[in-house]
Amino acid sequence: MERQAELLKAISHPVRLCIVNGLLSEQGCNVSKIHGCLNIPQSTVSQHLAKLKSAGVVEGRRDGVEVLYYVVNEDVIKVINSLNG
Amino acid sequence: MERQAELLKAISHPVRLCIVNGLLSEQGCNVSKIHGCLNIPQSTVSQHLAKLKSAGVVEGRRDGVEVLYYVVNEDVIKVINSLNG
DNA sequence: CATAATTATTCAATTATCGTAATATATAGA
DNA sequence: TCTATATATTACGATAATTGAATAATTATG
Repeated sequence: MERQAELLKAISHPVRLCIVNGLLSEQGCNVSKIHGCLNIPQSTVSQHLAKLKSAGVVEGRRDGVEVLYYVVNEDVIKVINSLNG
Repeated sequence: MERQAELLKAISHPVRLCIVNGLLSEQGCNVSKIHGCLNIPQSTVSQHLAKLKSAGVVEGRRDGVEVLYYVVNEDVIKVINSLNG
């Protein structure tokens, strides 16, 4: 239950929820793209991604200069789907 | 999306998630019962309930001296079910 | 090696959240 | 009205979250 609360907390911020939604609709998004989409500073995006990562919501794979992020948590996917479907 | 984030935030606290789970498994719970179950101060319970209420997650109906709380938000129910089912 | 592009980290300031104690309010019954 | 029970509100200190600017780190390329 603590674990579930932690997961929900990680995605209960407008920017992070938006990021996760975006990552789900377009697998493997890099930071610049998110930065461009949301029109917020790059460091802010990186910090939100770091939070999602430390909560186990996303993982990043480096591809050259870029880092592609993916949603890796099944519970989060379920939650997002239950809200959108 | 802001709205969804607000809902998620409301239930992304261990105590509040526990309260909501409890309210779903036993419709119409009063504050004392929650207070007794969770073993935390009554004012803390009331404050968490107030937060859930202001986020539109629960509603309370007074029955004499007691106030019975119910989960009234469909999205929240979906989210909880997706996590537990 | 120098540079450009991408991403991560650090820092400081502001704001929000949490928990608890104390107090207030509301209701029922003697 | 007085009292007891149940719930709500307030106040406050401690801790955590958020943001943007500046800077650092990483990688590819000339």
